[in-house]
Amino acid sequence: MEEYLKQLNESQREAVVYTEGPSLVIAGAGSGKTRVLTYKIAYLLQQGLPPWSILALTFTNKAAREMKERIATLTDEQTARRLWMGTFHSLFSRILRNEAEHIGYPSNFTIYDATDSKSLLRSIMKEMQLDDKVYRPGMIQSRISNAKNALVTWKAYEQNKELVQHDMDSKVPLVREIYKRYQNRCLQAGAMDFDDLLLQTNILFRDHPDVLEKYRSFFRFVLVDEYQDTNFAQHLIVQRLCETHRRICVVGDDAQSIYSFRGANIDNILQFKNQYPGCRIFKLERNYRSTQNIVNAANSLIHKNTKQIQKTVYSEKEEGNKVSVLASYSDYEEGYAVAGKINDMRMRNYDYADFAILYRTNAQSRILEEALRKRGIPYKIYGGLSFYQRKEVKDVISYLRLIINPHDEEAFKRVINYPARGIGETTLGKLTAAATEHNVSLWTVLNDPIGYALQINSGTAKKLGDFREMIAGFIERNDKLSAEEMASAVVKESGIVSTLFQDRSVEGISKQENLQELLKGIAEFCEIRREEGAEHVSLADFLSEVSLLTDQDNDKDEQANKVTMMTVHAAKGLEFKNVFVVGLEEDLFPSSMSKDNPRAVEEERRLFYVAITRAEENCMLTYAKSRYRNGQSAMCSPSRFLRDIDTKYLHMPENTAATDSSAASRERFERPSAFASPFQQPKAVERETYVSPVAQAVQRQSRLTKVETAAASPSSAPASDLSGLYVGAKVRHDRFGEGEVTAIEGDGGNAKATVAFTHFGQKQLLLKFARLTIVE
DNA sequence: AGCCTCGACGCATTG
DNA sequence: CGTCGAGGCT
Repeated sequence: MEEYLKQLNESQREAVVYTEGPSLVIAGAGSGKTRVLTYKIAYLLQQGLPPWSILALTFTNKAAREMKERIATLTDEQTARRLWMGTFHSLFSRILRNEAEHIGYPSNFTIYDATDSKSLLRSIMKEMQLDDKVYRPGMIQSRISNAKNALVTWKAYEQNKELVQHDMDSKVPLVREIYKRYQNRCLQAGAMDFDDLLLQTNILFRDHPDVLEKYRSFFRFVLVDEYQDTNFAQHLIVQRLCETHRRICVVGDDAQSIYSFRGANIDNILQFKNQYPGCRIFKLERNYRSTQNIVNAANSLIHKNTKQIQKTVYSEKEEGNKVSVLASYSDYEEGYAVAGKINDMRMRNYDYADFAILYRTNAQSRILEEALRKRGIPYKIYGGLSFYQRKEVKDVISYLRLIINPHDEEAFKRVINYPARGIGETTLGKLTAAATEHNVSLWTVLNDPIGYALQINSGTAKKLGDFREMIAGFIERNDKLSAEEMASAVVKESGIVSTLFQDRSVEGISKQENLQELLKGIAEFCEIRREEGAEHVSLADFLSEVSLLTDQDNDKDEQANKVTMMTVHAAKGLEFKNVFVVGLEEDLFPSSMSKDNPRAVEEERRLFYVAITRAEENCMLTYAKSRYRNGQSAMCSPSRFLRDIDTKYLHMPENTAATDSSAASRERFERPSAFASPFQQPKAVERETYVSPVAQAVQRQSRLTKVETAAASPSSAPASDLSGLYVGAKVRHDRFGEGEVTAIEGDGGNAKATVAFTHFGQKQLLLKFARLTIVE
């Protein structure tokens, strides 16, 4: 340990060895925060604390995993594994499962993701016959989420005059009723959403002092990473756990607080020293990551904010290059500029993996992607649809969820007719109605259709019975089988495999691959658990983890040599030699949502600070003078944040419009092309000529796909007498009248004919359906 | 029952 | 310009 301590600088070491009382570690960007946390934990272990008595809360699974790995190298794997280290959500869901009986939930409760809860809200609003244009699901969802993060239960909501009044004013007076029903239905289904995990933990601790006391004495030291990003619910959990022993250490950087939209409250960190009188404050101010110019530029930016803990981040690395600003005429040119710059810099001994392109919104990735592809630059995009959100994956997971908790309403609705088994909307409607009426789950109704007086014919009853049998059979076998055996039984016996494998289209193949990937993932999970000494790895074990995973947690080709593209939010905690921050324009960065709210602008500024401080050697900021938004190009002006940076750390080869609006400088951004007449929109022309080859390629590909689908699909439809159909034949259609066949593709059930109708133009018709008669 | 087209709406950011 | 949901068509 003495050896380890030597590897720390003075302030780091002080933060590590102080363990007597509460402490706050203000960790500037790149100041070795993770190092302090890991060494501190190692130090605590060495002082004799058993690993399971240390609670270390992080913000992402990834952070937890990396820290565990580092601690494992400092101590040993066994020890590292026994630490209570993970995200708030994953650790407290574990505790909630243990203590579920106290709060009226089953210990095998399902965790609804955002999609599940939105879908539940939709059905509730439908039942209440509310207009989803007035009651927008997303808006309702965020209202409920905010309430929960502030620990306002539905009962408290109902009684809160302010909230109710606010809903009246916004013309959505029934939010409280929706909230109530939503919570009721979740309980009915044995489900918690993400916010519940924190809310219910608080309820548990509030109402069961004995339980709280148990965990208080169990966790003898509590550490929290990224404390600036905690919301009220998280803050209170931590406070409850530490109130008596006050052995707590929180680490964070107020300058990097960027999650207020999900309830994070920067005051938690700003007020920490008042919450815990006598608390020691350690400041880590030496930045080991970036060159002086980058650090200084970032400092000059963040000093424009009013609310912050005073600190002076400095770098003792070389001065380095100045932060450069690049202006482009359009968003698409911006992409090209970035791609070009990457290629240039690659000549100077950089790998692709040394670059990151950071943007404010995911929507910006597309155009950049196109530019990189055109230049043959390999890239990897983080974010977007996560693996577990894909339909084919979620369908399988829904089966698994149903096996663990058959009352899970959202899972039930997803799979009752997948693969298609003739249980349609009408039947589901009857089930739901009965369930709502008797205040029971869909599964309960399904188990006693007669008792609940379901008005269905015998055919439907049989189908429902078969489905029930299947699920019940799975449930029965689940005791004996492992997660992977169960999963493979499910995909086979439910008919998912046979359904999916009939589809030979490109999309179909990719779905099959995803399914294989999922099964492989489950097998790996079992494998790891067994290596850790588990005898039986159950489906429940797997599910309780998977719902809290995100796509960031399974990056496969991490070591592949590719440019990284992600949002600034996603980049927090990472570092790259060279960083491009793109789209530095008003209404984009800072976002248009924040412009009227000074607090929000400050948060955007912190976000920009995070972006800049990801860079080790070179940081390049770009903006475009026009950008496609909502389908049309709009002019934009450079971000105010560019002016916040002290110009002595900036390099502006373009003598940019950010500071100079003279005609001479403006001219430079004007397109110098032959098209550029003041009367036309040069960009549009350019766009068209440029985009079309790509568009053509895409079209070509999708055409191919379609043909392939048609040709390769096995046919089950009986061959009709349309076998006599030929190109050039004259045909008649009930609705479109007469026409001439110009093409036929595919055969059997998927055969398609293109017919040029005399009055209706060209149509593609699926022969299976279109009742064509040959005229001659 | 499933596919496709049309129209509305929105651009945050995440566990 | 996307995507996503609703509704229409076969």
